[in-house]
Amino acid sequence: MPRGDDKLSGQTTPTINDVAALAGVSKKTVSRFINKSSLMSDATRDKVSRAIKQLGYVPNPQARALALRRNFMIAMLHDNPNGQTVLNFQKGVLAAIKDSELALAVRPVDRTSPELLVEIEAFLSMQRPLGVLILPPISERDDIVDLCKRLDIAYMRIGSTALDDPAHCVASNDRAVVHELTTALLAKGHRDIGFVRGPEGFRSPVEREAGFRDAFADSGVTLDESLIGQGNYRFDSGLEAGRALLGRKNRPSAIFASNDEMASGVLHAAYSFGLSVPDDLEVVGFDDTATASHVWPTLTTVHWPIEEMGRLAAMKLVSEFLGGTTDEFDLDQVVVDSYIVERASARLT
Amino acid sequence: MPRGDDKLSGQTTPTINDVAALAGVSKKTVSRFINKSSLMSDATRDKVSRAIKQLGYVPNPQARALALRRNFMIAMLHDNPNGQTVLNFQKGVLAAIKDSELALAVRPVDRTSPELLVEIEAFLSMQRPLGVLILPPISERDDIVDLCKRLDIAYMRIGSTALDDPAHCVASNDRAVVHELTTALLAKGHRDIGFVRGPEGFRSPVEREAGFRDAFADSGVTLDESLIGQGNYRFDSGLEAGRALLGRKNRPSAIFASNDEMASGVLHAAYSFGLSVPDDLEVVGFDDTATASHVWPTLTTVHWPIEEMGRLAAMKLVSEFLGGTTDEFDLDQVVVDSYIVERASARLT
DNA sequence: TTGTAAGCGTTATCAG
DNA sequence: CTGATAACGCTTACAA
Repeated sequence: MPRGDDKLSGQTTPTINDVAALAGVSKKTVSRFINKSSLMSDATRDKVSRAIKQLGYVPNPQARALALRRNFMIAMLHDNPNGQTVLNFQKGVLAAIKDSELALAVRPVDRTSPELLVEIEAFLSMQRPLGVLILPPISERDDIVDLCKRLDIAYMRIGSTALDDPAHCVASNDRAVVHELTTALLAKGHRDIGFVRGPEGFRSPVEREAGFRDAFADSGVTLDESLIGQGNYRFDSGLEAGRALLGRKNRPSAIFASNDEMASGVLHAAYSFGLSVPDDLEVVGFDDTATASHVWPTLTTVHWPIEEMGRLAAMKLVSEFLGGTTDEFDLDQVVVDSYIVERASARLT
Repeated sequence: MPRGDDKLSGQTTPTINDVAALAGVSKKTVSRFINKSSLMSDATRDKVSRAIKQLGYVPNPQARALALRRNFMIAMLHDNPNGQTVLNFQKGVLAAIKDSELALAVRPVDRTSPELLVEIEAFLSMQRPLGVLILPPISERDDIVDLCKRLDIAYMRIGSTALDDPAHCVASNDRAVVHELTTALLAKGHRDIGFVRGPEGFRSPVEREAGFRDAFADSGVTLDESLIGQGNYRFDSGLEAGRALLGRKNRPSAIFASNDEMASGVLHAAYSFGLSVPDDLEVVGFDDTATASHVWPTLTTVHWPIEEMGRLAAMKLVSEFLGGTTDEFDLDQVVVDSYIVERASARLT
């Protein structure tokens, strides 16, 4: 019983040998067809193609993996506190590889672990994925990227700004869109706008804050530094920063929280002060996760195109392995635009 | 250059042959050690173990996959509209396989697609995972399970009630805990309690509604059928059902929404009627997703132990491949208990 | 343009 | 209990 016989039906899964025999060519020729080699006569190509169709042959990824020293999967590496973000990104990636033979392996890591690099190396050299998608914030770490290079594994870094050359990153334009939203608040007449910053040590909080400051500078309005509070992207930190800002004598008339979860905390802070949103206070967030439309009032926020970024990143990463279908999109595209979503917590018009 | 030489360092990744040579045994013996065969003398076992440690040898999963016709990964099959649920489950699974050599492949499917089974078969026979974790609601489908059996792939069904024999399922006790929570509302004096049902055609909504009805029956209170509204587990349906219930002449004094997202919709409905929660209306949900603590007021709900279920399911699924570490938990455990989480939207004491 | 032979790194068979 | 030998299904030299 040499090959993968099907227990119940007695059918045998066709292998490259069966195809070769039926087409009357060598297995190497079939292999060439599978790998889309250009060195084939149209006649043979046709014969092989017909035989494959007739047998319903599907190349065995495990065998290819062994021969090619490369598994037919892509990996998602992340240490992201926000589940919704990871999930939305994952959705985009899966959409991109839906019709391919690729699998998606998800690998959460702990960025605070001293074993981080060792663990990632173990994972990568074990699974040997075709490529790795690295999510923020660990996408900012050069040591992880160096590891990928050393292991000769393709990688794609995701970030709030371009973190690498166009072949290796996908980014959103956080700074520009925060600038836009802040400018809209200023144009409405707000002068005392609070800002809740994200965690220190990462890039996206820096970008978002920079956009906020840019808007003040460009509008010629002086920014009151004491209205900038520190958060860490979690709900509780938004609640706390919101309480601090709203407890001041001259409380702000609007608060920009640099993500939705903190914005949701700010809403709770407003309630605890008996303030009505948006009448007494306008609140805006960033991300447009499910939270944004489930809080009361619904949150005016920035749609962070994380799903679309996942799709683009996966496309770029695997394009070389899927030759052909790459025409639909631009391999050099790096930035996926964010946009403002106006809901109830702040009216912009 | 026969083997996997490391480009930069010139080091060579050790293979089973290197181990065999160093230990002075045949590769088959090393293979026996790797596969934890009991047919080995302690002396050889020791020699091999030492050689492996010395070389830092790690078996190549691709080669094993080819020989064993089985990939070293487990797959998660789902068509779940709730991202948070999928993600929490995933967290549990990853915790279970964290220290193993296994990868987790995520596979969302479309249960409404006529190609569903074909697609799943293509995926499974391609990737040949060690096992499949099937999430609700598709875990209820026997055709998918039959497919797994035919392909000889281990499976584990997740559900709101035991869907299979103990070796093949993990379940929560939705009916019992809804009974408990409803009883608590009745004990507080509520008589007109609205209920927002989940989508038709699935098991968990049936279980949750049954628990609700049980409580009325056991408490000897007559249930007003017109207070039972239909939802579909989405926010909007909760909003709509909530509006319908609250627009009645004799509006309910409490509403049990069968998941948090719909409960959140009910809260919005209450606001739109100018009702204050929990003073004018008490609201409870089910799931205890992040939403529950981010809405205002925070939601009294049932903690659905989806993460723990993921952990248990993965443990049970892979226990046979990871011999040894299985002592810590009970392989026959099926039910993971849910429990009530009291927050602000309903006070139970 | 095509085919032959020799791997890829592991496990199964079956004899010792 | 151990080991030679032949798979597993595909790809990469290297010829032809």
